[in-house]
Amino acid sequence: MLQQTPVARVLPVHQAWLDRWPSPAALAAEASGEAVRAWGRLGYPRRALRLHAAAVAIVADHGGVVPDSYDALRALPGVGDYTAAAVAAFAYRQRQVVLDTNVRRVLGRAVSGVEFPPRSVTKAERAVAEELLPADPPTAATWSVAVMELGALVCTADRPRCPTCPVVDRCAWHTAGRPAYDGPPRPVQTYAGTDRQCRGRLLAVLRDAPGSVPKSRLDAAWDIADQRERCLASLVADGLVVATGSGRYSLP
DNA sequence: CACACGTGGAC
DNA sequence: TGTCCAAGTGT
Repeated sequence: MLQQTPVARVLPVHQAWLDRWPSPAALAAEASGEAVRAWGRLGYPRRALRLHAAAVAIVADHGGVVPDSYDALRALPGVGDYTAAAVAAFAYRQRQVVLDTNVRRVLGRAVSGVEFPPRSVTKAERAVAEELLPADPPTAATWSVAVMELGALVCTADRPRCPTCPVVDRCAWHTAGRPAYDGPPRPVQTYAGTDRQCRGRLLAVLRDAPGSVPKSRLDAAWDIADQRERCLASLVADGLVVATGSGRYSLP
């Protein structure tokens, strides 16, 4: 849920989710559409589908227990490099290089002296993170969560709280006078009128309906017919929507 | 490697 | 008001 979504927005959904599905087996026993519905408006609903698929895989391949090896975690749907490392480190106290946007920003500033890290993870970043990671596994795990929290709470993207930072005296960026970011501009992420917005509107209709809906309900949710049809087809292809016959649609 | 993929709060 | 973007992943 936290992949590209602010913590504050995740918290209530996360709590309700665990109340309803306290184990991978509980989630795996549900229809995937229920996961999409419970996902609500967190965004990127394919994550809900992947989380459900991960629960199914955990039951099928790991006896219902979230695996503890990086490789097994990494093989689960929706679990990439960051999430596999984070679960192995935070849940199982392993020594893993956890490189999320917070850690990258902290190391970028403290070590490299730049306000923001590169667009994508570089080998140099990974080398710096590995170099700093303590050798002892549980100590490394604590280090990882600490650096991440430092980025989330103190070394924030905007308005960093340098006066309260425990490593301000050793921060290359602060020492250099907090120079402004001068790298390439980040591409603007348009949204209004995109397929993304159209898909979101269509899925919202199905999420808020108890069962299936006639296609006329979807037609009413987006004006541009060809875009609407393309998006509906892509939602079906993604497994987020199913055609139930007689021109009706529902969550899977 | 670039791009698609949702959403809503902050300024 | 429009712009930015937040504990990334898959293709």
